[in-house]
Amino acid sequence: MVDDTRTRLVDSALRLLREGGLDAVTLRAVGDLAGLSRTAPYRHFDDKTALLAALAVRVITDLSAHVAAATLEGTSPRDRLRAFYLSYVEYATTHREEYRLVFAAEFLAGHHPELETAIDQVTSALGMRGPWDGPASKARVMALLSTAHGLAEFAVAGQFTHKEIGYADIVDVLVTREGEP
Amino acid sequence: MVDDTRTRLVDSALRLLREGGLDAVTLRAVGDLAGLSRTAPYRHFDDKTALLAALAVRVITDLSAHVAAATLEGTSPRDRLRAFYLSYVEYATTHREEYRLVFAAEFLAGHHPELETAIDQVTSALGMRGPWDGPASKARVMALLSTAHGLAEFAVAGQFTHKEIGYADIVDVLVTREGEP
DNA sequence: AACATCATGTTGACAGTGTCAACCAGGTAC
DNA sequence: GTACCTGGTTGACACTGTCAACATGATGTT
Repeated sequence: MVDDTRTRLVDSALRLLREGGLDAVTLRAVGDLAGLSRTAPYRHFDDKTALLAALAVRVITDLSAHVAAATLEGTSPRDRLRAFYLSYVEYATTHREEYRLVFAAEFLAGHHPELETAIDQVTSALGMRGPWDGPASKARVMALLSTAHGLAEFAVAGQFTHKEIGYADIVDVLVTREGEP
Repeated sequence: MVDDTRTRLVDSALRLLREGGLDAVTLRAVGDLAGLSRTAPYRHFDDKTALLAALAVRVITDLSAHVAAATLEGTSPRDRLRAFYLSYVEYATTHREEYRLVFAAEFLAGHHPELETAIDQVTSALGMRGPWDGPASKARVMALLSTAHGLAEFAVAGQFTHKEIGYADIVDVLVTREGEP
């Protein structure tokens, strides 16, 4: 493999992120954990944010695979929708530091093809094919994704921990969409 | 006023945030802009995060006032819902650094009464009173808020800038909620 | 009136951090 | 055999959050 050390650097960064949060991901620590020196990351990434972007790509890939797999298990369309929401939030809350990184980093602004791959994966898992294609369907997918993301961030921020309602209640509201105010 | 300098420090922090992003908000710069010395903030805030939390409270208060006012202008319930979503996203995109701060800071984890005040304000602006009260209504409000937040963050991250769909299309989907996949 | 206390402010210092410049080894290309 | 690029190192720099020590004025107590 040509870029072995590059992936090893991302490995180290991921481990540091999981164990100590974003603050623990320092270039020196990353190099150290990879068995290299402090400035070694600079031979593989322009910047610290470039390293974090690579890390975010890995997280997104993992997230979309997890969500797509869980969504496929639903039998009815409504079941799949519920599985989509629940698995998304579940992933975010069990990988909270990683999930936070994805949206804290600037990388969402740049163009990353993995993002569209992830969206496609989830789209097909939801069964939105054929008649659902086209821009109208894209808007619907983005609506689902942003809803899931908002829910996940509220959950990660601990907004549902000591409240009388949990995110499962909210998923209920979202899935069985009865009248609005 | 007793705590004049305290609010002046938050003023300085807000201005720095607006002009240079979160990176520009350094304790030294805050003290400097307030006409004080570098460590002056430590006489009014335990921590840098404490200062940022105070700043986040101010942003949230402003955001909820803006959204509540815009929502009240809607005539029909569906109009109000659309106004809610649109004004929320509009505020986030026109104050992107401030909006980012609110969810980047750790302060959402702590208990801040202003948060519930803001939620109440938006709830009443949406006209969710009387029969809508109770935990079922709370879940519905949280569903609305997390959806708006997810949409706002996608918009702030620039996910809709060069795409064939904009966030207005997604609001359409959300407001006129027809069949799911 | 004299004294102690406290809130508010200052400067000095310290450990970390991202980043760059300079240098070094080894493999590849001509 | 020589030039050059890739991947790697150490040294240094400016900047940051934070703390300790010190100043100073107001406040309150006796």
